Amino acid sequence: MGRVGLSTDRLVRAGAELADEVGFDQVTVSALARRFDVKVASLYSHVKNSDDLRTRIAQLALAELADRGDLALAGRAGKDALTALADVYRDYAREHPGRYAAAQLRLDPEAAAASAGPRHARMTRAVLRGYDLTEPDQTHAVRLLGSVFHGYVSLELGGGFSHSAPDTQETWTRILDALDTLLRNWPPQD
Amino acid sequence: MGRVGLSTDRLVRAGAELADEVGFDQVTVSALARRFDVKVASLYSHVKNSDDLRTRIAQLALAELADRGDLALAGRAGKDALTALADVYRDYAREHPGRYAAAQLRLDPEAAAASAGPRHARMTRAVLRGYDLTEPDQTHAVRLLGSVFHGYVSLELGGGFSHSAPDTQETWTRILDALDTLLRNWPPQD
DNA sequence: TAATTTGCCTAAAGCTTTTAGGCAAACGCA
DNA sequence: TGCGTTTGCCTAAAAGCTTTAGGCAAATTA
Repeated sequence: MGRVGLSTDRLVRAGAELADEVGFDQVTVSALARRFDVKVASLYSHVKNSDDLRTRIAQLALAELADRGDLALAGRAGKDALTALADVYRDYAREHPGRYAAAQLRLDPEAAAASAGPRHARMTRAVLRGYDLTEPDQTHAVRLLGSVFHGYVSLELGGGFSHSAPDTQETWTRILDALDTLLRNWPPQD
Repeated sequence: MGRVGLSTDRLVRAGAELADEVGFDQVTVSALARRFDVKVASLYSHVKNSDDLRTRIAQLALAELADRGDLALAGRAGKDALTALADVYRDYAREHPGRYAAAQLRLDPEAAAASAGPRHARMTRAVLRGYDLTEPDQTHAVRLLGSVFHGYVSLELGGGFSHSAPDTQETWTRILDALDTLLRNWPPQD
């Protein structure tokens, strides 16, 4: 019974893959041990507990998403940047549904601070530099974009838009058009 | 050891309360049995299994939400209807976070059909009657509203907007203003 | 009141989580 | 190269959740 070469990193990456295959809430220390053909207790040297494992997967997903966002935003501005960032979220969720679900995990303050969460807020603000908004409207707009991206992606992923009619790609395009229009003509207070 | 008077209905309602208190994913057959001071196995006469219990809680939440929506929409149109429906979702989520989480549960086709899901789609379409949209734009708009409502509420609930600055009520108001403006000036294709 | 249904029980098996303690492989250094 | 230390995976065990099977007594019905 030689050593398999476990490490926190390998466990977290395997956990992320597992999440994509069977769903984030089916990610369990036991299932992960099975996947490495190792006894369950062995994982507890690398991961504090089940919660720690899930938190780390969430942080991995947030970081991967932020990396993709940075790449997508490089050299883009205005509507181009808006759709690029929006597509990052949507594509990531479709490619990695389990990881995307993980990214939604409510993190406690320390874990949140150590995560890529703040990078996401910065990316959205970067998109808004292409529009003419000042505080506090900029913050309102950051929240609106976050809501639409997250809301659309999670409804689409959950099958909320199933009975096709117009396909979801067309809706997505039209929604981004609409957001662009809205941001260029943000209604004044009152 | 007399009878406690369990029934599927009482279990589901108690499960919904439990969800609001400890979170939907902490709702367990065991916890529910404890709450009724009854042995776990006793619940299995009233509920098929853990999944069945959760599905029923989800259906309860969807129905309650739809009931509130119907009340809120009665006699309202246009922006008035828009904000009334939006507030239904937001208020419900704040009053009943566990039930709101339950309402997000992915239901299998039969359970979904038996749920109040379709009523929600109808309510959103009813709001849009106050605006001048024809198909397929109306469907795009239904999806946009669903995304914003769900996205905003779940981000706010999850603490995604924590570091205040402008408070979330103000953002919510401004977002609804913005949506109203957008729906009255829906950008044409291309 | 007798017969039937129903409600909650005990028992038991299987799975997940988590801790404690042990042995041997790998590593680090003289 | 050999020795000591660290590290990785193990066995063992306790505790909690899920689910099924079968039993007895209370409630319902005739």
